[in-house]
Amino acid sequence: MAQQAVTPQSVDFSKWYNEIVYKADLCDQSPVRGCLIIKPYGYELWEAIKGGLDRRFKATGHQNAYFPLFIPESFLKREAEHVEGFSPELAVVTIAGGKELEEPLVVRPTSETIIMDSFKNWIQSYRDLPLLINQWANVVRWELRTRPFLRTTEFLWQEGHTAHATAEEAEAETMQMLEVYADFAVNDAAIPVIRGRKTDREKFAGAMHTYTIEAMMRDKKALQSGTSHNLGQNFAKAFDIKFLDQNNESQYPWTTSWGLSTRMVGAIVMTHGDDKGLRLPPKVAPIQVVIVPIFKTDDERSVVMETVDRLSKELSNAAIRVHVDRREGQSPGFKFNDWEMRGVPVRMEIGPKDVQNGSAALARRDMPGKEGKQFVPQAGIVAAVQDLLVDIQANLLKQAETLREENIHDVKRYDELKDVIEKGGWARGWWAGTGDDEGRIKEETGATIRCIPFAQPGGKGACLLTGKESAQVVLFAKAY
RNA sequence: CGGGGCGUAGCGCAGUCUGGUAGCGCGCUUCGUUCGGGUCGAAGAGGUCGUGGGUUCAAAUCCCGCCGCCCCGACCA
Repeated sequence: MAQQAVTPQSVDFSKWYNEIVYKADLCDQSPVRGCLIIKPYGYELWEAIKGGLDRRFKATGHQNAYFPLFIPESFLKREAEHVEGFSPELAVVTIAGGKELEEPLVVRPTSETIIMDSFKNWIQSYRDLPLLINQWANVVRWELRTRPFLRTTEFLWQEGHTAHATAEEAEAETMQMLEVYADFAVNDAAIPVIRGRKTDREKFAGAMHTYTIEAMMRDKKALQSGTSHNLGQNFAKAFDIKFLDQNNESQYPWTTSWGLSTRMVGAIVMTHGDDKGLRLPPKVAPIQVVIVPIFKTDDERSVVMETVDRLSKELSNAAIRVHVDRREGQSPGFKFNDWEMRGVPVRMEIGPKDVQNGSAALARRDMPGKEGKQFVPQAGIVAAVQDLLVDIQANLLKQAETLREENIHDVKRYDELKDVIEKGGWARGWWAGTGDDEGRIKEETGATIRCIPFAQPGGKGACLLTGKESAQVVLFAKAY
């Protein structure tokens, strides 16, 4: 159960994060190095994320399927860049059933290869395209340094895999799914994101292009929150997937893949959380309204609970996720703090005075103390709560947008970039450097190019590092 | 993989230097009290001191090995 104070963000953000994920009851430490136990409250948050995404995937014509956890080692090796990118972090099964396996099995770090192997069988004709598949799964990447939700050895995600008849269609799919992620992030998770393309240095192993949504956490570091890859014909060729087009000519299809993981839970925590705990956007909050009953005597208890039960039912009938805190050992004050730690957007207090006055106290998590507390009539409680939830959702997004706008700075020269990065912020500037130049900047400042934003100012400018004329601006930031 | 730190009750720690029958705070259980912003009190439960060996009359404590975890650096959703 949540308890006591947490290290303030201003003192040590990293420590704040590490404490809060446990205190808010999202997760537990695992006996296995680098792995994470996701507790019911944290898993409900993930389920809300899943729900929001899955609905959007279906709406854009995708179907869910499931492929094996184990992948023959040889599959990984078929695409040169892919195997090079992943081999350092693979877990490999060499013994099973008490015997050494003839061919080792890799625990999937991602499923392109095993899915392409199926696509080879499923795709014969242009009539089989586009093929639009998604899977919800766990994957394993043997990470050296891990953090709850942000980077763990095993994590949950979805991975979409599609195949198309033309390069244009594949590119459109890649962009569409990035837009789906952005729409979810902004409208459900209340996380403003910047859409853009990764540089070659940062792109997915085996991809032609990688697109990303980048979000700013409250410590001003960047978090890649979802990615979408245009794989070109790389995997189709490596797996010999071919189809006959309308002219009866054999063609390689164009494939894409896109993923979003439990890292999104960390993104929500770090985008909205404050020193009192989580602040969950209503659309993804497992509990949207918690009711804390207040009474002294048994007589008071029975009338208070009667009102509590009635209001609770009204709210849940209106599809509001409501929870009544019936615990008896704890004082109301304790419960207030406890639910604030868990980030419940709205707290309703019902006491003897409310029973008498036909009122209810509503406190909103996004505004501290008295400022966020109001008394409303019990009649019309559903509408009042609904309005409040909408307002909180919008306010969290606005606060995150404000923070981000205040901390993105345009820079013209390298020393300006260094200054911005050192103070904590994102640096945006013209760029014509090479991959090696990026590497040098990372070494010297810790910052990397997060993306080449789709939203470009237009025109041309002098590269902040080389001075060469460039037509694109990029975003530099320290990242998780 | 390199550098540093730590393994003692569910959690956080003291005890280790100087060997002598294991302690504190929080949490937990029961009872009472309190209840509109983290109530208070009483009585309880709970530990192979990470692990294997060695020294000793006696080891959480000294010696050797092993395992695990955390932090800091190079790689990553």
